[in-house]
Amino acid sequence: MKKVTISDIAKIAGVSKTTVSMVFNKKDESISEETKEKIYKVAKELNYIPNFVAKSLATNKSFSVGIILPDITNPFFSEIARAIEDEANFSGYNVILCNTDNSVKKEEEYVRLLISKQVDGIIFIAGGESKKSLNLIKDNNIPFVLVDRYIDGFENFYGVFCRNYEGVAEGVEYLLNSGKRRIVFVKGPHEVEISKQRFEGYRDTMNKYNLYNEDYVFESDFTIDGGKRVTEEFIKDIDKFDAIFYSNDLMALGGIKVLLRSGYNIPKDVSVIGFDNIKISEFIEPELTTIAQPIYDMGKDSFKILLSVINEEEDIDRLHYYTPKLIIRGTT
Amino acid sequence: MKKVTISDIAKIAGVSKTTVSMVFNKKDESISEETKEKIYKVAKELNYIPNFVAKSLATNKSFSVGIILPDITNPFFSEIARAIEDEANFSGYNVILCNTDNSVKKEEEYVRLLISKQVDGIIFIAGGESKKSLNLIKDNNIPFVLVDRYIDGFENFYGVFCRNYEGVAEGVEYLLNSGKRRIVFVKGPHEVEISKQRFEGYRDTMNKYNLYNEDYVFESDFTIDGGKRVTEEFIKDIDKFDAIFYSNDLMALGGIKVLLRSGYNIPKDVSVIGFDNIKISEFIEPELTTIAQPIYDMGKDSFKILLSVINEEEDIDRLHYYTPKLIIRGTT
DNA sequence: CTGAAAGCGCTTACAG
DNA sequence: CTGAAAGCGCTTACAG
Repeated sequence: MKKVTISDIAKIAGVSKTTVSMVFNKKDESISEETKEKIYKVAKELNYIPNFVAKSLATNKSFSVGIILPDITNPFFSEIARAIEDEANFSGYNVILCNTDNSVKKEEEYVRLLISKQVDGIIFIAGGESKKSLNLIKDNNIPFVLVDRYIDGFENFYGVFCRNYEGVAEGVEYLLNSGKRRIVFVKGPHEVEISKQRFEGYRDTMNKYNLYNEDYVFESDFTIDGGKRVTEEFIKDIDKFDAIFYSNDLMALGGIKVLLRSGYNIPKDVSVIGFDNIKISEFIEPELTTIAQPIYDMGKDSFKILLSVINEEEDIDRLHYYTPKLIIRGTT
Repeated sequence: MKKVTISDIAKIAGVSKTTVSMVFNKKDESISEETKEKIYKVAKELNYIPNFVAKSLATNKSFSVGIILPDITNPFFSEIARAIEDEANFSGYNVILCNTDNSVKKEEEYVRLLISKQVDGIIFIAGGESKKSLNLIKDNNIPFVLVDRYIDGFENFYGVFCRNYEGVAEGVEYLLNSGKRRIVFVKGPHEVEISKQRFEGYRDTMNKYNLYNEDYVFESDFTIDGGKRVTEEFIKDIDKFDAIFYSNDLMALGGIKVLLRSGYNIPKDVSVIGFDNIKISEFIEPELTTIAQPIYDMGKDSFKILLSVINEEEDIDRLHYYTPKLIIRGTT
């Protein structure tokens, strides 16, 4: 029951470890067909499974990457993670999953762990002001790519982002064109960069038409519950509004729930618009109008970029920006 | 910029590698305070980060586990995965994520990969008749625990399951007590063991009251889309039904969508009941009545069990069965 | 066409 | 109280 190693194969096949290793690594141009066949035969007989840990130590390559994200339970992140894992697997890489709950402390712990495990790269979806973690990664020369949320001071590293400002602006224009004037905006948590960008898209567009009113702006978490709570609050505070722009779909879901319960008709009494286009948004009734990010593609590309950095390819585009697009559905 | 190793520390601190290793591994009862302090000081100065790959090779422990599941994008699995990762992280383990899309072939590839990477254990949510993969794991002496779906021939290994039969039976009894008679049942894919169990809970309960009618039974995938498609089908085929039992929540979501679109009032015209109690089920309108599994706990326990197997503890309960419970909400 | 030897960064009996 | 040496399972210049 002992694990079979390259030495066992070498011994039985009557060759050296070097030869066996060469064969398994396809550096076998100079090795006779006969020897090769013998080695493969013995390997099969013994059910040989190579030890990647030993290989990693010898080659300094682990074929593992880490993915650091706030919470895999959030459909936006699970879709990104799925895309990353698909692409990684396709390229022979494994993915180590790390949930941070937006805690900078947890991020740092995971970074240390991932470095210890000698990952070849890290995909990082920041939960806040994650500079310390990123510096750790950088100082250890680990390739990384930022996804979705960027971090001050790391604008010039690799990243995959969405034009949040433009996305929200487009949504607001659309609402205005539909005759809405009193548009509530629910911001995400202020520690996160994208919250700011999305808010500014709203503020500037409203200002353009002299309609901006600070009293219509609220802040909450990027969760269903966050959307519920904030909506419960503001529907008793402000007397009139004809549309609500939530900074992400999850919030919008929670908000819609509260609105329906409170007797609002959507979209007759109030229009609702979200951001992300997570899958569930088209399965609720009414279907959610939203600003769609190409979530799966963003995940996929983030791994592709990481891979080019790992492979030290030249002329890699450092920053990928996606333009989200408005998808009009039942809530507006 | 070269990586700093234990040898560097030893050299600078003027001690041997052995001593340094001892100190970092807390096998330091016999080492003088002075030496210890010196070593820690040097380690800090050099920003030493240990190399777990080397450690793994030496100790034959990787502190990584693999989690094999159909699709992380499915809220049921992402919640389980989250629980596992939380618990794993708490115990100093990392989690390698593997999406199989229910493909037995992908499962086997991942198993091989995980063995190569020397994982200490595997949590396996089977996508079908996964015997070959499980035998591979078993033959390589890797601890594993089955979650949610069990596999013929592996009943006596470690596992965390739900009493599917009883759960559905409870739901059906409840529908019958509410005066429903024509209860449609939507099965999951027949390759999956839990599909059968859930169906039998329905069939036997209906039979008990002489109400079982094969024409009311359909089969589809465990997805939103599966629920949509099957519902579109049967609402034109059967003329009268007063309740629908979907084998999971995702299907129910898709079904509800179609029903609402087709003008049915839920629950007035038709009651709907699901299975799982994924988070979203209480955020739709009307809220979904469902048979709740303790998803997070199941994930958590699966890792705990795995850990006891890894640590070769004695008297581990091999099989954990959870009794799901009916949660009555708006769709009934 | 193939092999001996050193090395990757750790741990761990064993010795003193 | 501490260290020299062997070993974990691979790879890889180098030599022949």
